[in-house]
Amino acid sequence: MKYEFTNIEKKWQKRWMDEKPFAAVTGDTTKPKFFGLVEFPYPSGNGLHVGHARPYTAMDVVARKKRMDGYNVLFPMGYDAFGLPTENYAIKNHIHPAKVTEDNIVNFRNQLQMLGYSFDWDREINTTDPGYYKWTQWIFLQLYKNGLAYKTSMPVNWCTSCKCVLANEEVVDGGCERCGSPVIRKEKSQWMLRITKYAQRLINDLDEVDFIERVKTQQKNWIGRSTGAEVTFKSTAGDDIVVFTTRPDTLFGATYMVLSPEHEFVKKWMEAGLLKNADDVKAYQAAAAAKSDLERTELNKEKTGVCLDGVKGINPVNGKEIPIFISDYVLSTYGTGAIMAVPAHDERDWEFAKKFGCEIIEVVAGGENVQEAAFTAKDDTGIMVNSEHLNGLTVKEAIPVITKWLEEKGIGEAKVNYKLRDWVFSRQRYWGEPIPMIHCEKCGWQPLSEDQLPLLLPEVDSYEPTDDGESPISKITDWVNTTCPCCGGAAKRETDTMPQWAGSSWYFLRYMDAHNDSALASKEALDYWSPVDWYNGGMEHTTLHLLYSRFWHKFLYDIGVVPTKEPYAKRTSHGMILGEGGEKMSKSRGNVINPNDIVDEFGADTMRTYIMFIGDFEKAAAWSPNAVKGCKRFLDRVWNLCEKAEGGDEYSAVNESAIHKTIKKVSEDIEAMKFNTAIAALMALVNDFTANGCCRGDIRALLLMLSPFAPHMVEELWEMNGFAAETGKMACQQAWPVYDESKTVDATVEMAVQVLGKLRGTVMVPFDSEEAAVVEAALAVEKVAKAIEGKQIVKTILVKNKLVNLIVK
RNA sequence: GCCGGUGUGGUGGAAUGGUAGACACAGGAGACUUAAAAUCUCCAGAUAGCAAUAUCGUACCGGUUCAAGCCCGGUCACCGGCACCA
Repeated sequence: MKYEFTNIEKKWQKRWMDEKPFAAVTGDTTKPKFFGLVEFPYPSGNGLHVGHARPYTAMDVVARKKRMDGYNVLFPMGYDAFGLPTENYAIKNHIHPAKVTEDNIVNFRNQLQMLGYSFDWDREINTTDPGYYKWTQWIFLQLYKNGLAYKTSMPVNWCTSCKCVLANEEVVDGGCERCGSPVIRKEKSQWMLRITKYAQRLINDLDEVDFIERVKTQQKNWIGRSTGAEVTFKSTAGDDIVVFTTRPDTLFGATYMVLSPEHEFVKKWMEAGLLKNADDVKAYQAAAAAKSDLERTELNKEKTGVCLDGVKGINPVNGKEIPIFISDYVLSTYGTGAIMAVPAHDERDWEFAKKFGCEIIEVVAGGENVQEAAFTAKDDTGIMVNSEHLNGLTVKEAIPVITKWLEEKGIGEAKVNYKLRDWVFSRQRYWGEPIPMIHCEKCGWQPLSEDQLPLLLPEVDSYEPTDDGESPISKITDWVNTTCPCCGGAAKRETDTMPQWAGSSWYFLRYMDAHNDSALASKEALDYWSPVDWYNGGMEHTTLHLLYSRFWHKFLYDIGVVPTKEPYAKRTSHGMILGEGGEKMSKSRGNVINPNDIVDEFGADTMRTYIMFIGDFEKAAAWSPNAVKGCKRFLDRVWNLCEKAEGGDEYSAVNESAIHKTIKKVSEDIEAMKFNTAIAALMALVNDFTANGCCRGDIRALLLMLSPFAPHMVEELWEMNGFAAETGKMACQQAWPVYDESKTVDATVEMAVQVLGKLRGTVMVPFDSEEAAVVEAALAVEKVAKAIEGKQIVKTILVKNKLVNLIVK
């Protein structure tokens, strides 16, 4: 019989749908649970990409193996369907985004099913479903009620093309993450989430989870913790200027101060008429404000600034009057928006001081002449000088001393700062969750009563974003106008919607109990399934989705909704699939591989096997059409081999050892995400079977090990060979084969023989041979004998069953 | 600049400090075939040699070790992240 993959795949996909062997059972205490999670897709009009197939296939392989290992497995799928591309498509084609979403989901679902993933389809979710976003809105209300959501006017990142604000995380190289258009600053009133309150816990709890190291580092860097001190400098205007510094030890070298152009005191002093060069200052402020983020970073080569004429700062450690500048190299959003400048020991300050002729005083000795270059060493290499009571100490020693001194004098205190900023949570777009808040002139912002949830998105005629930066919903006056939940008077609804990251910040919880109307998930389901045991996804989500969802989860933990501090016990990440030449796949390059084409030509099992075989799962890999053929060839060989399997339900003697070794290798490799070598081991086993012949028992083991990778073909062969009839179950419902360690070793082993570390030959010896026996055998090898001719063996080194190294003189 | 990561045949890639190149792809030779495709068998790092074999080989320089692709120090290149964060 021929291997007709198309019919076979359809047949088994239908049986899986009908018989539901992959259903997860909440509360099953007879088995350990395993929750394997992959990032749900944004259902774009382009359909599923091979980039999706890699992580999905990988976790499917893991999930299938875990079921065979006896776990109660939750492996779900859904759609993260709110977002701009759908909305833009809707605008362009005059179709309701909900309709676009629905069509795209149908397409995605078909593609996912076509690849034979073992999802529990009864738990499918969709973030745009009111039954789902009801709970997204509910979480927002809890955040609000707990003081973690607030509305404030602030300069925000504004995408000039999307006409929408962006979170800091969504700005890439000064442009919009999605469309690349320039991002400018715009003063707008926005809903914010206080993620900064969780900064320290988001760092600390990384120690408790099994995340790959680069994810941890990247999150830590993003949160950007730095320790130092806040120090108060008096000014001649009478105001106390607080600065943050990581180097309080260099305080005696602070020869000027710099404020950000937006600093409140600049405005204040200007209004008080204290600044003699007010026009210059104003001009500088205006110029800084007009710069986009992109320009501000591009222009960072040359420092600019204006010295305030009329106000001076006073260095609290020596009482010296020092000049105050404004410059845009000081950011209003970090620290206190003001710095003390120590040009002798900071590159930026040094550069600025040189340009503006400020005094440079060395306070840490050990570098070159500080008039020539800043000396920035922060360790024991520098010794304090010109610093009164700090003199003679190393930098490391001086920091705690000066910090304590500042605290005693009441002019400063130890302080920790983070680069992380609060999460800008509103978007002026249509296709998102409405923010369930009502504004009343009398009562201010009021949360919508929870029994009013979900607050449905109203129907609008046009989804076009407005030029004034308001959401399209703002034009629906009969939706906007409502009554105040507090006083009952006339009030208006919030018209901004939530960012795309909202729905994905808690979706894994919904899988645990996808149809619950009275809670985001039942306590029973949450207790049983939490946490996610293994979450695999892209590195690009490390500082966005992954951080946001950890934040929400910690909050839900704090209010007693979820049972664990951290949502994900383990996080891994896959490499990108590149086009044929190793370039990124893109429409413009014309190198995009459509999974449908591969499935049509070679079958889903080949697609799955190839995408797992393509290379190291964690690294980027280039697509190769020829290598796909190789995997098809492999499956064909398995088919031909298994079709004619006969006799012997035990392992055949000739293959037994190889089978045990392969079970061990494949089992370990799947757990370690080394899918490529797992498949290589299966290929090698098939090569052995081809050479040695094989019996039914041999085939049985092969099929079980291959089943996570090529499930359709395996089910068909399982049935053809009568295993299904014998067990009454499909291959995917069988127990994973076990290996016997003692049978993974051979009676005789080949050992390498080295002379002075150089390979001179090999010998076959009984397993676990002693040194003397190995050496004797080694000496019988002609090349070895030649290599030691005329010399004496002074030492031998034996690595059991591996090699012997003869040291000669 | 800072933080991660990577560098191995013609190609994708294997190698708990222990026989470098598993497993594939592409290539070559052969078998089957009227022929092609498919399939099967064999060869295959480089250099020299008819060959046995020898020498050299994991980006580069050095070190540790009986033994280094792997560990240590330095250099270069590429990829990813962050970036005037005081």
